[in-house]
Amino acid sequence: MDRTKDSPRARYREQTRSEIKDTALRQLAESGVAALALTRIAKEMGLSGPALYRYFASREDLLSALIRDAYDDAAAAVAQAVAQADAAAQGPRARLSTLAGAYRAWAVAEPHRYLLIQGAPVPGYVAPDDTRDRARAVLGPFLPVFAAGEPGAGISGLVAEMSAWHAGDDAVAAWVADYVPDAARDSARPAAALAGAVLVWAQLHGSVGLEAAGQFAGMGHSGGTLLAAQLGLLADCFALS
Amino acid sequence: MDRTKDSPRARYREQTRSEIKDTALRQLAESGVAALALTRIAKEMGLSGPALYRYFASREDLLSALIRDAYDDAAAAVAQAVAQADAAAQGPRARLSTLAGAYRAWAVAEPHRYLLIQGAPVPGYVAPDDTRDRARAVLGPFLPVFAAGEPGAGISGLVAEMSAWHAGDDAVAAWVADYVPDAARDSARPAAALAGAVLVWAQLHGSVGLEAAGQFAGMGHSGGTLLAAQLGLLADCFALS
DNA sequence: GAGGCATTGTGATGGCGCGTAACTCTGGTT
DNA sequence: AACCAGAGTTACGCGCCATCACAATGCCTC
Repeated sequence: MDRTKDSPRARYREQTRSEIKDTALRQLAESGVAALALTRIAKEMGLSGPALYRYFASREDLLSALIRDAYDDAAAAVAQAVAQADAAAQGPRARLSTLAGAYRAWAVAEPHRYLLIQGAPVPGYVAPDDTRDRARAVLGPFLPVFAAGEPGAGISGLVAEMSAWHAGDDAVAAWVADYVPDAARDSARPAAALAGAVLVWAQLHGSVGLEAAGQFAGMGHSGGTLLAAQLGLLADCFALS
Repeated sequence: MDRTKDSPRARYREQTRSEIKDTALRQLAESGVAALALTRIAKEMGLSGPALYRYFASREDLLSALIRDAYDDAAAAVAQAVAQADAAAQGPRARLSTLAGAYRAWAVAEPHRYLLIQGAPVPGYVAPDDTRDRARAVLGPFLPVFAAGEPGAGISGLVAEMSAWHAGDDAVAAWVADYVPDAARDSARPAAALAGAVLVWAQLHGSVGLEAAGQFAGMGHSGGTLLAAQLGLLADCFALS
């Protein structure tokens, strides 16, 4: 009973789940999330419709799995950029560019998956803790970048809110502590780091989201230039070197 | 035949179309775009399903109408903010805040409609000219704000791209000329105005989009503070007074 | 003002997708 | 070797999109 995890049954099951997700991603890329249909996935795999329900409880369940994977993938892309930045001993400003560039590159390479995680949920939607944590894993590497900066006077209102948030939410404090180990040294560090992370999140969502959604088609600029411009503003505000 | 526009028939038709759209908006607000169903609208109105097809060719067609209305509404909200800023003789910086604030206020008041116009279209999507023009009507009022500023060195790359775009796309040139009549005076003005507009578009999409999608739920900041911080960066970059 | 006809609405129909239920069969488990 | 959990199948009900053929209403023209 302990070995169920490794049993042939379990292995086969996991492989089938994976194949289903692959097929789903293909349909997603080809026709968008609206066209993703369990029935069509089954047909494409040579199965009958209801068979898929052995692996995913519902269409919603499959989408959740795809969303989780997408977050993990995005986080991996950013994490790899961190390693790259470390290797090159980049300063905060260059590091910001490297991390954000990796995020954008991932999003542009797989726009449908990006839209999946930044898309519009149903009205009464609240992100499950699970998803919230994954999102924080993506943005975490940005925290130390801004912890090294000095937020300008123009964003003092945001910094104040971040400070209160950090003080009142243990999960957030733990998140910051995880990525900025020496944050406790100076009580202003966490607020600065959070303010930067939230700002860069909004910046990224702005330029990358528009680009992934195809809104720049036929326009006279590249998403990269726009993002670079935005990051420049942000880096200046934090006086990053 | 000439008077068909004002005939009783046409009036009744237009009223029914409007009622359908109202019902659709209610469903949209309650259950999200995915749950919007012609059948349910019909039932709610006391009609039979196929009757609606006399008024909208398809579900897609209805959605397009809603999207057009939403753009027009957003544009009207910004336009009204312009009048307000004019009345108060606001300078560029305060004007930017007023316009962006109006945009955000509209989006937050009707998040489902905002998501409709900034949401993720299908992969092979290209915005119809019609929609493109309406989007430009929303952003147009921002053009003169930035035409009055001096773009900082950090965004010179973007400005250069905007300059080329302005030179190569007549529709864009006309758009700029429409909102910044004296742009022709100085050839650098259009590029600055466009760069500002694109940047503010991305900023707005970033902070307002996240807020409308409910991503800030449980987080320690308000969308207004975040937006204000972003606008501050932008205004500084353009040295707005 | 009377008939013609465009416009509006209806039920019937087909197709598709979600999700459930009852059943069969295979192969891992014991 | 026997058992049975799990994979897969067909059949089914439901809701929705969209089309068709047909009936009724009432505007518009003559």
